[in-house]
Amino acid sequence: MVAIRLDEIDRKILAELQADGRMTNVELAKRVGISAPPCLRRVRTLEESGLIRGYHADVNSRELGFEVQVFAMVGLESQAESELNAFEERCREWPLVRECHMLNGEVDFILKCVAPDLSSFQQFLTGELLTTPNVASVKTSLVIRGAKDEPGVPFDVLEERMSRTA
Amino acid sequence: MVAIRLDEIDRKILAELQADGRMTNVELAKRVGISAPPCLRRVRTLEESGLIRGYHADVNSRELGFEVQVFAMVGLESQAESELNAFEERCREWPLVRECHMLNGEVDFILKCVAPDLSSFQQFLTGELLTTPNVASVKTSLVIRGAKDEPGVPFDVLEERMSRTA
DNA sequence: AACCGATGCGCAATTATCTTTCGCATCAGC
DNA sequence: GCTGATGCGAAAGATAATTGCGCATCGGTT
Repeated sequence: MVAIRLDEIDRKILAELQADGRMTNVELAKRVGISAPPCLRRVRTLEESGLIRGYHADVNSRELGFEVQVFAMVGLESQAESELNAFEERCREWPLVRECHMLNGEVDFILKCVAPDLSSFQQFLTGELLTTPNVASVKTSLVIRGAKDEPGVPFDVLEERMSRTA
Repeated sequence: MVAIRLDEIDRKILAELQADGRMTNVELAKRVGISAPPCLRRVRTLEESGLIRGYHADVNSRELGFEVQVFAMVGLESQAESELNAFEERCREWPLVRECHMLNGEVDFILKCVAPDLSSFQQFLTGELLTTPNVASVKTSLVIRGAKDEPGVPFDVLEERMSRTA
C-alpha cells in the first residue's frame, strides 16, 4: 500500500464512485472530464493502491428481514493486547456483529449488530457475547430509528481542506 | 415499496452484489446459475423495489486523510417529536456526521463521525454540536482502532432462517 | 383432465461498454 | 535544449448489456 498522490481528478473519481459504484467507466470519464482509457487506468490504480477497498450493493436490511439493529458497549476484564485481539477475533466470527471498534474511555469496544428480531438478538447476547471469557460488562441500546446513514466520507470537506492547503 | 417475494436466486444475487457491487451481469448470472437476461431483470427489480438502495465504492477513509473516527452519544433536553426531528435534520446537514441513530435508553442519539484530525473534530464538537439548541449532553469516544467493519447484512444467517421456515 | 393466463427462462441479435494498443503532448530534471 | 517519465486521446477488437421472442412450467379454472 504505497502512498499515492491524488490530484483533483482522482478525488472526483473517488467521490463519484462512492456515490454510485456501478457507474460505467464512460460515464465516470465524462463526469470527471477525461476520456475513458485514462479514467479506467486511474480507477485501477486507486483499487490497487487500496484507496478503493471494494464495491458493495447497499441492501435494505430491514426489508430483507433484519428488523433489529443494536449498539453494544463492551467492557473487558483485562485490556492486555492478547485479550483485546482475542475479543476482536471473536467479533469477526460472529455474523450478527457487523462492526467492532475499539474505543478510548470507560468502554473498551462498541459493536454494531443486526438481527432478524429481538429474540434472536437476545439469544446472541446471552448465549454468545455475555458468555465470552473476559467480557466484564455489556450495555446494549436498540436503534429506534435511523436518521442518517451515509456510507464513506464527505468529499466536500476534503476539497475544502485541499484548497486551503494549496 | 411493494413487498417482494424473494427466492433463493434473488438472495444469492443480493449476497453477491453486496460482496462485489461491480461484478458484471454475466459473472453474476454464472454465479447464481441462470443466464444473463433474466439475471439482469431480477437485479433491476431488486433495485426498483428498494431492496437494493444503491452501490458504493468503499473508500479507505484513513488513507484519504480522515484520520479520526468518533462515536458521540447525544442526550437532548426535550424529546418531543418536533425536537427529535429538528436534531436529526441538523445531523443530516453536518458532513462530518456520517451516521445518526436514535436509541432507547439513557442516551437519545448515537452519532458516528469522521474528521481529518482531532482539532477539526474538536472544532465541530465545540462550535457546532455543543452549541446546538436542545442538546443537553454529549459524550464522545475516539476510535482507537477498527477491528471489523463489514457492510450490509449476514446472508448466511438469513439462509439459515429460511431453511428452518421452509 | 384439459385449458389458459401469468411468470420466468434461454437463445439470438443489436447496441453499448470495456480494454488494449499506439502515437503525441507536456513537464521536470539535467 | 535534450531526455525520460507521465498521462492524454483516438481507434479497434473483445466483452458485456439490453431487447425481442419463443418455449416451458406452474396454478387456478372450467
